[in-house]
Amino acid sequence: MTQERKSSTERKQQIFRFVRDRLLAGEPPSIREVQEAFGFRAVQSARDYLEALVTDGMLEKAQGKARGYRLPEGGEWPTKMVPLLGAVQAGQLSTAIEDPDGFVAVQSNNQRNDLFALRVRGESMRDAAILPDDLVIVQRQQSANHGEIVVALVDDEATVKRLWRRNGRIELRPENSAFQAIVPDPDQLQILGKVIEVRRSL
Amino acid sequence: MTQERKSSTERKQQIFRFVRDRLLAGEPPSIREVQEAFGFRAVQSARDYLEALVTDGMLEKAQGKARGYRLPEGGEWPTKMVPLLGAVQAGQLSTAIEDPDGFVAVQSNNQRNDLFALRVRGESMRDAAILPDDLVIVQRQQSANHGEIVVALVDDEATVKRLWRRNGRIELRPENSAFQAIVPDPDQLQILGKVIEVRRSL
DNA sequence: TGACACACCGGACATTTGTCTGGTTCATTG
DNA sequence: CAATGAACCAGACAAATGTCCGGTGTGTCA
Repeated sequence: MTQERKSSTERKQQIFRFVRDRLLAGEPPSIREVQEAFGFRAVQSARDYLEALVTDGMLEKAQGKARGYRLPEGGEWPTKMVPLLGAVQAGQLSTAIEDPDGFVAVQSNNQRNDLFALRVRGESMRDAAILPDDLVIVQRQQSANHGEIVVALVDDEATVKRLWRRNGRIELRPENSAFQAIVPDPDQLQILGKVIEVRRSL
Repeated sequence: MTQERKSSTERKQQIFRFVRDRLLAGEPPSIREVQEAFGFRAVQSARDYLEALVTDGMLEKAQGKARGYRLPEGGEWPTKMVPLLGAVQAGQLSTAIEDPDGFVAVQSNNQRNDLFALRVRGESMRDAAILPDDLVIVQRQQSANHGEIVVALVDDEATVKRLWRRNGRIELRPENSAFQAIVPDPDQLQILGKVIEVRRSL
């Protein structure tokens, strides 16, 4: 009694999807788990497929280690978890990041560990399609270019505005005619970072 | 010669963060990897900390299995990868999901495997703060309630609109005064799902 | 029809990893 | 100071997992 014989390429796809889904769920499978999932009577059968997938470049593996199969980087899954901050106050950013309110999954080509997420308060960016309770993903940086949307510290509280350079000064512009632009003292202005993504749950 | 003695709670935090970051990166650490990362001379030292974290409820573990430590579910990390679809045509949804254009990390309390992502085309939902090239996360379902934003199949192409019930008929309303509402034949209307999240990269 | 490739099986062995039992060092405290 | 507890160490064993070698059945094709 032996396992139903199937075309290699078809089952290869199935196995790839199985491993992929496990990896995306953060639970790398062992070879024997793949074996069991597909009803193989021999470990080697599963292993053959996995090695074939590695040869094809659809998987990578860490030699010798247990549960060592991985999705190749580069592909497009540099997914990392990013801390969701509640209130941020002056100078507290680093410590706020150590003990976040939660985590948000973000895909970014950004290498360093300088992303965080923040919940938007207020209507001041409505016309830029950013609403209250939206989540913004922010890349930490001290400065930003004209026209970029930034998170800045105003009156000891983090706010989202569009940065505008005019006459050598920096303005923080809301995107809502009911609000006024903020023109902070240059040496008072503290930029926490640049908004690289906006999210809204419905 | 022995490892520097440190207060338990402080190191416990450090170890938790180490494990957490590894898990969030999809690479569950083995006990010995924790040991090495913290310079313990004995496996047991690392194990003690990990078990303590489990007792504290900060970690969970799969008994017996290799690399079995996990972040507790309930916390808030039901993160799953969701297929990003390109063009969807009538009846092709299931097959389109099998071979997606990519994957998007989504956090949702949704159990089933019925989420997908779609890129928004056109300006018709601008006033709902949904812009062209935004990404919408969609929960598959055949119907929806009055006022919900849905993805529906119109002229064999997927579009995002707000669903409106009026006089026993269903309208698909754009959220932009430059566009007209669509009033499809009831038996022609095909709803693919409900939009549960909107994302925009800047 | 015999050589060959393919898909799969079976079992053994090696390494990694989890588990356990007890010991050492050092600060605290009654 | 003895007792105690905390933090850590040492080494062994066992289970999970990765690796390897050869074998079986079935279809293809020269």
